[in-house]
This record gives sequence, structure tokens and C-alpha cells, in this order.
Amino acid sequence: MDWEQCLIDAGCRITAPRRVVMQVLQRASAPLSPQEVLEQGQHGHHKLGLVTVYRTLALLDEFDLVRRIHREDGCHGYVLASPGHQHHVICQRCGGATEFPGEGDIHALIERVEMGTGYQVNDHLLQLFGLCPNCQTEV
Amino acid sequence: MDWEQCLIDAGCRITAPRRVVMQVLQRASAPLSPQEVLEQGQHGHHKLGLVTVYRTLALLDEFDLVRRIHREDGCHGYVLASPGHQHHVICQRCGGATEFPGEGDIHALIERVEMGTGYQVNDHLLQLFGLCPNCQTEV
DNA sequence: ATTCTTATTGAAAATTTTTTTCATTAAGCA
DNA sequence: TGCTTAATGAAAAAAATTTTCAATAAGAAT
Repeated sequence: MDWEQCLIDAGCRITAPRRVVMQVLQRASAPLSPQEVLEQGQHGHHKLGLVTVYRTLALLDEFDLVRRIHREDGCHGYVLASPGHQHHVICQRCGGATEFPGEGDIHALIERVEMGTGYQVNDHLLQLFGLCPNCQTEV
Repeated sequence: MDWEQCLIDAGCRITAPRRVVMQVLQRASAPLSPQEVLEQGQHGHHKLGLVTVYRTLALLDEFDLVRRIHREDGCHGYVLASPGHQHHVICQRCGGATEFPGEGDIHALIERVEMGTGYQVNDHLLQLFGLCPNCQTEV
């Protein structure tokens, strides 16, 4: 199901600002901060406001259409999320983000932690940092 | 090696504010935000300033004496880090944080991601969220 | 013990990030 | 085509974090 249908089913409206934000994210290869989304989005919709970007990203995040990335500097970036792929490797040089499927692997770890700590684990946050293939060669 | 020696070896001074911040963290069972560290720390050192808390936490983080936790709300919390234990499970109800050793488990995952994506992985961020043993019973 | 050097501190101000408020606009059903 | 109400955008507020700089104090030198 595409994002528009997802929002419609939830009773939300498909608006120009929302289309622009999605378009920007679809074209991006690295996680973008709300500020960056605004700047790129204003090319297509010059009345776009930062507040709307925040609200749209929060909405998209709520429906798992987008994922929030924790940057080293403490600021948040957003990337498109495809269902089932929950995690990202982020390039420390170019900032690019690539998804990887890690559900299976992490499940074993979670079970072990539940055994060891007595916690009941409901959610997790996993991000890897490194160098993408391209940036490895450009040392 | 204790934290004081660690700082001394790096040419840093052991000051009253730094002692207070460490004390607060040692007594805490949940990740504390800089603001919370300030409030608790001012009991022992009422002239303590927020700026110093920020600087001290950044310093301690630099030496891995403390670990930065990403809270769901976007704000950062800090917990004491014991060497070798890099990750935390955080209770969604009481906010408590418990360390768990996950190096072995995650290493396999990282290798698989390196194979699959071509990235060279240097660092990672892993946090689990759930209910601690205590909070499970108090539903 | 006293002095000296310089890292560290704290207050204020500046920045940056995010949220709230509210009048205006426009999406999409009737 | 008009109506209802969700969504927008501007401004202002709130929160989080950093910078600046004169005053303080840690710890080495004396």
C-alpha cells in the first residue's frame, strides 16, 4: 500500500505540503533534518513552512512511512522506511543511509537479554555507523 | 581504573562539580537528562551550573565513563557506563536502565551487514525498550 | 605552606531545535 | 458548488544546547 492510501485510510487528507515532503524524502539518499527537508521542499512549494514539515514528519513517522534517525550530533534525521526493514547503516563520511534487514539476527539477541535481565523487551533502536562502499575508496 | 584516575591521566583536573555529577549518576538508576543532573547535583553543590553539567557529561562521554541514551522524546539521558557493557535496556514504565553485554551477539550481525551492504561498519547504537522485572508485576 | 599557571567554572547571552497558538486556507464529502 | 473541518503558515513561546568571557580554583612549582 502506498503512503497516500495509508493516510487516507486513517482519515487524513493528501495535501500539497505532504506530497512535497514525501517527494523530498524519496529523492534523498541520506537522512534529512526537518530544516533540510524544508529547504529542499521549498523549491517545489515555496510557501512551505517549517512547522508543517515537523508535523508532516511526525505524522509519517506515526504510520511507519518514515523512520527517525539519531544523528551523532543529537539532531534528528528522517529517511523513508520500507516495511520490514527497520534499521539503517549510516555513512560517517557522506551521511548516506542504507537499510538492512536485521530482524532475524536481533531476535536471538533480544531473547538472550530477556533471559539475562528479566526485562520484557518490546522495542529496539539499532543503527550502525561506518563507511559506504563509495566512500571507502575515496579515502 | 576509576574515573578520577582516568581523567587525571588525560591531564584533566578533579573538581567539585565533576565529583558531584559522578555522584549523582552513581546513585541514579535511570538515565538522567542534563537538567535532572543539575537539579540533583545542586543539593550537594548549590552553585553548580547547567553549562558545567553539559561540559562534564560531554567530557565523561568522551572517556566512555558515561553513555548517552536516546530517549523516545528526543531528549538525551546519561547513565554510568561500565567498560565492556555497551548497551542498555530501558524500562518504558519507570525509566530505569540496565546494562547488558551484547558484543558477541551483535558482532555476527555486523559481519552480515558488511557482507550484504558493502559498508565498513565502525560503530553502532543499540538500545532495547521494554518492562523491567519490577514493572511487569505492577501492571 | 605559598605562589603561579592555566584548566575549569558560572552567569549571561546567543543559537538551535521543537512546540504551541490561532486566524486563514483548502481537501474532499454532501 | 458549497460546506465542514483538517491542515497550513506566521509568529511567538518553550526547550535544549553552545558560546563568550571574566572570575575561580586545581595542582604543579617553589
